[in-house]
Amino acid sequence: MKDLMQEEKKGFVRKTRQRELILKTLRSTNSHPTADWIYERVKKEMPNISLGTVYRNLGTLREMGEIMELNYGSKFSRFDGNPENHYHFVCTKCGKVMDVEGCSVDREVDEMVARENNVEVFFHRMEFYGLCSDCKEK
Amino acid sequence: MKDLMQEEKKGFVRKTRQRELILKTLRSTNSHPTADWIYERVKKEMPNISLGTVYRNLGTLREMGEIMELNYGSKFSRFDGNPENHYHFVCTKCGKVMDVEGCSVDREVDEMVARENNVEVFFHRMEFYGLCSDCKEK
DNA sequence: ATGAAAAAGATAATGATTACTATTTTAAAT
DNA sequence: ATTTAAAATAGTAATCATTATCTTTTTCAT
Repeated sequence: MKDLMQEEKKGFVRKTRQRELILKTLRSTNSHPTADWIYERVKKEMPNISLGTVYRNLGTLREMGEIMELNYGSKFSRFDGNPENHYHFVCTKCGKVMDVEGCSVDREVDEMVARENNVEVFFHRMEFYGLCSDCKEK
Repeated sequence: MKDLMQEEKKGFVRKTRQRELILKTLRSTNSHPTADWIYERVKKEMPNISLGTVYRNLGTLREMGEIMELNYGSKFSRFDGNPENHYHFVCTKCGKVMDVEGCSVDREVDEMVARENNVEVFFHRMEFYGLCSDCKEK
């Protein structure tokens, strides 16, 4: 019987070795890597994996809420294995992306924005731009 | 004499009809348009303008601090004719980008982040994600 | 007005991401 | 354990926003 299950998003997500390796790899770094970086890394352990598979699974993992996709500067996406919402710092010189410490997410800001702009707010993001510790030395 | 002027960025920026029209067009809307939207709009007044010229000038205007380039969702850039730093709301359903009212930029947050993370902060950005007034009706 | 530098216009190239397709794998039902 | 249909993979081609290239035109200081 075509029942309730059919109401789900798009069928059903199966567990695969590829996706598990991709997630493990992304979770093992805090460098906010690109899809290509992950591909190169994962290929060492699973040489036949396809770049398309990496992209497809990063998309799936994002939809599952397991990871975040970041778009600073438009050229290409970066991925963050930490799905909890947190802020980022982007170095305008070397392009490095880091997690920001010591800045708490203020949930009531969302409510204020929702009220003032007649919208519904799910979450917000915040990025700080400047020179990272390495680049500001020079 | 090759003098101080040579120290400048990249020579010297000349005034062109094309760039002025592009800036005027961008300043005349608050819809945060894409490069292609601007191109189509500008073409009505200057039919021979090239898409490359639009991109080149949007880049120049950004470097001049006259406009902002926004990258939410990675697919393509949007441009904002308001160069003063302000926050944005992105509708996760229809993709519309709006300015956020009633949320003041807290400059001391930058200082805190700089202190806690040993970086230099020039500015920050903030984006709220959710449903716009149109989309939340349905 | 003149000339060198800068920008435009037209078009090709780039490159990250997505789409396509035949084959393989997963996992539920037998 | 075997079967089977759906889902995912590998490999490759296609997409498309953005850049680069190159020749001609325009700008602007002299």
